[in-house]
Amino acid sequence: MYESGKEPLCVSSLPVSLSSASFLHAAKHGRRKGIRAFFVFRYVPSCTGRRLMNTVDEKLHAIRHSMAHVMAEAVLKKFPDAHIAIGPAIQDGFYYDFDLPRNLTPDDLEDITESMKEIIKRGSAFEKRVISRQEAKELFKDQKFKLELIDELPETEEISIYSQDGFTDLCRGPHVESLNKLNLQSFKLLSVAGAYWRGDEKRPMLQRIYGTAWTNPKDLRLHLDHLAEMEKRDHRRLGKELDLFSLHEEAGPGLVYWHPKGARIRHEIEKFWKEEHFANGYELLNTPHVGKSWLWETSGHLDFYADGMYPEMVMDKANYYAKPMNCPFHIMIYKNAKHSYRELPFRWAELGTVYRYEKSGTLHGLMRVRGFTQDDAHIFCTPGQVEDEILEVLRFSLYMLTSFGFKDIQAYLSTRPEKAVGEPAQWKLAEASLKKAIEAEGLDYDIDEGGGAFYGPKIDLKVKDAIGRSWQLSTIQFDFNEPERFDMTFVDSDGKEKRPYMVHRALLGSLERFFGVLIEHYAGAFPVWLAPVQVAMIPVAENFNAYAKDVAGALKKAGIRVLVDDSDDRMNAKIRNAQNDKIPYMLICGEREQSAASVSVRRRFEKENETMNVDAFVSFIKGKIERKELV
RNA sequence: GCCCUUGUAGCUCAGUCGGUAGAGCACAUCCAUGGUAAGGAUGGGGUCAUCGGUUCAAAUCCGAUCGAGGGCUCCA
Repeated sequence: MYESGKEPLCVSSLPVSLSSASFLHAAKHGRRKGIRAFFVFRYVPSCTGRRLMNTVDEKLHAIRHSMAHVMAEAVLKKFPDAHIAIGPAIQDGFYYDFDLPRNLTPDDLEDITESMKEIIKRGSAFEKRVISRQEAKELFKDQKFKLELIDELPETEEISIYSQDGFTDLCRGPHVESLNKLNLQSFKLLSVAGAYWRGDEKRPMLQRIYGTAWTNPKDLRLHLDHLAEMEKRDHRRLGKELDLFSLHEEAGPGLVYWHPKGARIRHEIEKFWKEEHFANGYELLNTPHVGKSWLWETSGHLDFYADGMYPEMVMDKANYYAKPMNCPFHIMIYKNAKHSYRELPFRWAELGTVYRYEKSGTLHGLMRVRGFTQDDAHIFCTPGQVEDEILEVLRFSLYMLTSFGFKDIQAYLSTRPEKAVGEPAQWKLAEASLKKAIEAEGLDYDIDEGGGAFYGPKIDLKVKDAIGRSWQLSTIQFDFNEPERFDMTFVDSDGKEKRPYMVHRALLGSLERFFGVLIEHYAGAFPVWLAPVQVAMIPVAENFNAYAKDVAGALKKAGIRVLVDDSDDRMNAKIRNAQNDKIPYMLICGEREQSAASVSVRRRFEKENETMNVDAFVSFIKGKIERKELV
């Protein structure tokens, strides 16, 4: 199985169609650093950028691009010898890359900000001028990066420059008409980071300053609040605070340790996952974690994916590899016997733990790790079964995602690239079935023409979380490569051996990453069915500890996860602790409750409480769990 | 991998000009027995990431290593 959004082949080799450029960008960057790419669609629900470009966006774009120029002017003022590179408007802001004599510090950003404000106050116009190539080269003779850009501009391209306040930049525009259009109070420089010239690691490393800019201070405020909210929800922070998981540098970066509370959540996820798979006609497999090189030579991984694999282990003169994917193992099971068309389809699923070498700089909490468990499955079927199988898989994916509280789902269909294995007719059937399934489910979707992997077309599903960020979770991918390489066959009704269709699919992606997404989606306050502790018993004083334990016993008997806070904290402190642990229900008990065999129910994040008798509470919470409600 | 930033108690962080460490939370013990977001006292806990260098003296200055964080062409 190829992990969501992570084909082993280099994505940059894929042809990019205009309509899908931003999507591909997201995919490409998702590969580099876990989460960032998934913010790309933040403010453009169920649609990619271009289509939504309206006047507001264009205006913002011009403001941000102009801000970048102003920043470049300010930087040049501070460092007259600086070489300036490029400074585009981006999602939510802008950046500019510089080659500077020394490294920038946060103090420099303040300086530059002040300097920018002065420049803006002067209110000069943005003036565009079209010049000849010769003039341009003369004008930028001291700016090596600009010269390089000029040299690369096609002959037919008009060369334009924009000037404001004495600063001139090679630029295609457009810009705001004058600095008066920029608001002093609605921009902020955010960070400085390294970036290669033209993103090429063989070229010089430049310093990039990121900033954000808006039309008015209120929007800036909203954006900064949003950033703060993201920080509050950061799964690495919450994972620590709630004692869910850890990573240990001394034991190996990128390898996840699930603590009791985290593992409890994982258990609930797995339990649900397994039950639903059985209910949906799947069988479960368990396969080894390592395999001899023969397996990976046959699958082709050692040819095209060796860089992503852990190095070999030598034993009995054979090379073994930790598995980066589960598919070859599932194929071994398939090939263990001869199969008739009557047996198909096979739907074989495994929570398969795989290991991949990810560059150290790309590791990121749970989102980007070196060992993870895929909720993998492979479907082997006849050509006639493809359509139903795909429809079924997509329906199942949506069911799973919505069960975890993701209601806003978008689909992305990627079709045949120029270089591809498999017969065109196969591709056609596969693509048609994917498209049909998406339409049958009434999903919003985008097509990335030619954006599929070389081995087959696919559907990726992205969900939006509680604060509007997109995360790619599910993927459904045809594979025309491996059945060929492993010479998989089935005997058809005409007695002839034929190639089965093979579909990889992951619904949640990887359990680690999915857990990270869940943490951020719920901000650590899991719905009651997933919460590691569902109920905290809070006796108001030591005298009522025994009653609290009685009630807890009854709850445990009903299968509810409950703890009794019999510490010598005061009740207020116990409430606070339970609240901070984001436990869905607090049951406070004292004299009143004890004498009435009841509990005072306080819901997480709510002040009001209601009194119920114990039996009533049990059926109440069981209903919540059954319906997968928040609290 | 590369660039920048960074690594002090379980966690969050102070630590001035180099003079062998401090707070809050957490933890332990004791007092207090409390009605819907922190009761009080006392105490234990650190080879200042690791290795090396400079110095009479290094958490502090320098170098290397290992982590972690922010980034690494949304085309001038």
